[in-house]
Amino acid sequence: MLNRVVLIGRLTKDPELRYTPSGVAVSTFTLAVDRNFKNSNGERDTDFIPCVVYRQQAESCANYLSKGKLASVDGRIQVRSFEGQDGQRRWVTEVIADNVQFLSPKDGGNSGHSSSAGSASDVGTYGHEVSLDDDIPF
Amino acid sequence: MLNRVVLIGRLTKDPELRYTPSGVAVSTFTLAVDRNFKNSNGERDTDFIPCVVYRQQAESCANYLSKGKLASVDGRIQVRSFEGQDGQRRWVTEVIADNVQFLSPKDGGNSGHSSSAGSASDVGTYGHEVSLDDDIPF
Amino acid sequence: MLNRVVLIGRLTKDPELRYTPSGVAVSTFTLAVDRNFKNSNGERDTDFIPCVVYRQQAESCANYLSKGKLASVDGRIQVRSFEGQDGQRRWVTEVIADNVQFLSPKDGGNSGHSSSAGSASDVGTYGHEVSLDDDIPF
Amino acid sequence: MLNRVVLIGRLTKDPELRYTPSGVAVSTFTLAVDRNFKNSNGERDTDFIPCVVYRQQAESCANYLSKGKLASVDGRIQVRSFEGQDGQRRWVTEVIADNVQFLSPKDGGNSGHSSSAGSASDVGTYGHEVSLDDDIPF
DNA sequence: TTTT
DNA sequence: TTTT
Repeated sequence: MLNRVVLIGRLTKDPELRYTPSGVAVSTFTLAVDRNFKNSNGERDTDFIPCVVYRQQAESCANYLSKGKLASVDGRIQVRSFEGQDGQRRWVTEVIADNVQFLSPKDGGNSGHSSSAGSASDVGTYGHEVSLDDDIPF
Repeated sequence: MLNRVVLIGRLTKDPELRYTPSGVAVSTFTLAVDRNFKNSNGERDTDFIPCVVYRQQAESCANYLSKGKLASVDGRIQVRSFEGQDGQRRWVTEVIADNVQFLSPKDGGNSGHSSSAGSASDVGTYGHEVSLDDDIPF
Repeated sequence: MLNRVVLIGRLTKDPELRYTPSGVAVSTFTLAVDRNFKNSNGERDTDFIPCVVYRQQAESCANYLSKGKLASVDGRIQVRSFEGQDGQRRWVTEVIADNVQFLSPKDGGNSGHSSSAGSASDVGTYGHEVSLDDDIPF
Repeated sequence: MLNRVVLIGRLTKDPELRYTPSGVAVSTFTLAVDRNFKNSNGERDTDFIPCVVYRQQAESCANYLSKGKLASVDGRIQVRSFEGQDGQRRWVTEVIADNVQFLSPKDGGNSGHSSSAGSASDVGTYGHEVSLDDDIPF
């Protein structure tokens, strides 16, 4: 079936980088995505959407993204259930990123020129490859 | 900013239809969306994703969708916060549909022919119009 | 950069299946996608959008899709330039599919029950893997 | 049916602004969208995708976008047929934008701070409203 | 007809 | 060159 998400927003904090027991890099961050219309009070609401990136792109995100930076995430919605501290079953919804793009110009020292945007998968060839031997929880 | 979602899945139950205090129709249902890959146990996991539709399309959904039917939802992710029964702040994530398509053939009596797919916005002209005078919570 | 397309429509003809010189399967078909609104004459226009699928999914499409069947395509827009018969440079725009879903129920003999929808990547594990050694033109 | 496109890329030239006979603003530009993987020569190909925006957003685009600027387009694929100069029927494929986002920081004089990204629909409330009385060719 |  |  089909499950596709595209977001553009700003990081609410620096990304967090962890590793799974088998050594796979996992980066998590929240995107603040402003709505394109105003609410009944004339304000523009914002959705705060948790995102998860794996492997090589996780490390690029940790290196090149930081609080306030603009990024796009192309991925899918994942709903995960977990045990709350009160023993109740609860759900988290996250966007699992296939591809992250860095949309803020790199702040090139104080000279300021050369401000191209980049990609979390620039280092490799194609960001979609999936190895099969590890403990990624999906 | 950008926030776009496209899902295809099956309804886990019949849609629920309510009305806001000012009389706007709201339909809610959950889509079961199978993942396109298998987990480490060789099974195909499923994401259960709550969806919300407003107005005319809400009524079409209530009329034409039911448990097990295949549908697509084109919309955006919305994260809403609410007070839990234990006084704790919690979050719900839903997909607010701009457009719902009915993908299961209409089961045309027992004759069985004429099985076209339909749309929640077939009744009107364009499903995107937004009236401004009411209490929709976004 | 980002380039994402999702379509749902009906095949205008049976898919065509070819092979590249190095033996990679390539399936092509056109999706008729009805617009969700009416034109100034009160008719619903249709966009006819050429789609291309590679590898294992190409063979599934050739096996399971046919004229009039409902399918979704998740992929990207590709613009290819070619020499016209009059020596002029011209452009073709196609959607290169990462994933194709079969949305028409399988017509199960004459008994008619068991009508689940399927996927062009059901055979394998994940439809995104890209081998590196061949002559796919992109 | 469903027809959704999301693109992020750079304008190859300044946008062009025209008006329909009935006075509706129409802006057109081409987005250069780099692919996320390299071709067999180790180069990153680019797709050049023509985009069309109507009404208020057309005027915002003409005011705030220019050659080389980064933008996202959320819309749908449209295939239009026309008579070639040799009398042959030919097709153009364009992306009709529902929403355009300006992703390059506004170059704020020479002081350089305050570099937020903006939207082609910032001026109004919601970029989707469709008036019904005019000659837009779709 | 192509952008960084 | 177009599908229900």
